[in-house]
Amino acid sequence: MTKNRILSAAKAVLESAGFEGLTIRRVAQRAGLSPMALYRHFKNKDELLNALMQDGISAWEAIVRGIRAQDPVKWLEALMEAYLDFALKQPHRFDAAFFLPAPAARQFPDDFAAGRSPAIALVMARIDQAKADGRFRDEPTLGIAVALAAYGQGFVSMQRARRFASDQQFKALYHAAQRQFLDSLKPSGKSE
Amino acid sequence: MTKNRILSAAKAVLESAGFEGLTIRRVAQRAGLSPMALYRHFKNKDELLNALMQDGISAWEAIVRGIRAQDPVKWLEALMEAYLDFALKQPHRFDAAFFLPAPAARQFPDDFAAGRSPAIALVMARIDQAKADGRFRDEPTLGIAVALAAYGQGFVSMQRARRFASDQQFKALYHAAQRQFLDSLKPSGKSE
DNA sequence: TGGTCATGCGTACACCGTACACAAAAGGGT
DNA sequence: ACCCTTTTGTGTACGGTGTACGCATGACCA
Repeated sequence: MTKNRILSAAKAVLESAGFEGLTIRRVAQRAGLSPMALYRHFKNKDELLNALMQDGISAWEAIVRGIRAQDPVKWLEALMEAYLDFALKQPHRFDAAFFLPAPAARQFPDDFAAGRSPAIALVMARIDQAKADGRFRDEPTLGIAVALAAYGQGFVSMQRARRFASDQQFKALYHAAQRQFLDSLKPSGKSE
Repeated sequence: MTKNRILSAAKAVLESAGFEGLTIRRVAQRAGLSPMALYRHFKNKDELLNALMQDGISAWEAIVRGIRAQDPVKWLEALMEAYLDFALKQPHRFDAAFFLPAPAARQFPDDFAAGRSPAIALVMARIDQAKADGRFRDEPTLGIAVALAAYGQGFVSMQRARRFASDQQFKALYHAAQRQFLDSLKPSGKSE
């Protein structure tokens, strides 16, 4: 389908030129179409961006599904590592997934609580598991999941805004916060 | 100075039209100048945005300096409340302060650790105080400060990306995370 | 064959940031 | 008072953007 060709072209342009360089004309050329042809398949640029967001989210969900760790806490550690990796290795795709305004649905807490976001559902399942195993305190699962998401998004947002002197500093502080966060979920006074 | 008049015009345009509507032509008109006159005072649009960032940061620092709570933990609670308020009541100014890419300096950890950011310096002083009073565990102060910043920025970033169904949900989850975060800093097994 | 509908294209418009050349004004030294 | 230099403002123009509109082309079905 032509629509998919356009989407592939858009992904390619985004990857090579970023959001600044993502223009209708450029995408059209890459897809071998005239600029206006694109509008037969997407109502406007926002709708194209929307499709890119969906693509980014799918990519992220595939990553989350691919995490193999058995232990729930280790799984969550791997999750945060994968998140960092996604943000640094595929920055534009990451931004499409996490920073573009959602048009509808995909909103906390309802849609996520209802399992409409597979990735969050997986995360919440692991949190529940850790709680059942006595590894986490009995905080609300959704609250933990949201806090985790905010943590990650906050760090990346600060990195995007050039708030860290280097990627090394960014990673170091991210990891420190990750450790502190997961530790804080343990039952009082307990350590492994 | 004309430069200040332009800056005021830019702030007014930003407030009423957002970043989307912030154009050179519009700012110039608001300042009673021709568009090109503006370039005598700012090298380009980025430099103007930079000035807006500085303005937003100053506003935030004034807010932080205005927090009156004595108790360091209560002070930090008030800080997070003020942060939320700033983000919701002056969204564009907030975004200028926290989301625009920093051009240089103003970067973790060096510039903040060196006291080059008054707001963070104040925050770190309160964290140190809480640690000295035995109210916080002995985690690295800078790490706590960065985590706090990331937390807030993450929540606001998610709200900007329309990840919350409503401002009520946003506030509720923000407050829950805030409580959980501050609790997690207490010495093991202790509660007030 | 003819008619209908989806798809693509060329042109055009309003807007954007800003380079360039020029005009006006504002000091400053004699 | 004069001239000269530097600063400040302006008008025009260029290449870029998203996209409205009308027309051409093709596919498909009666």
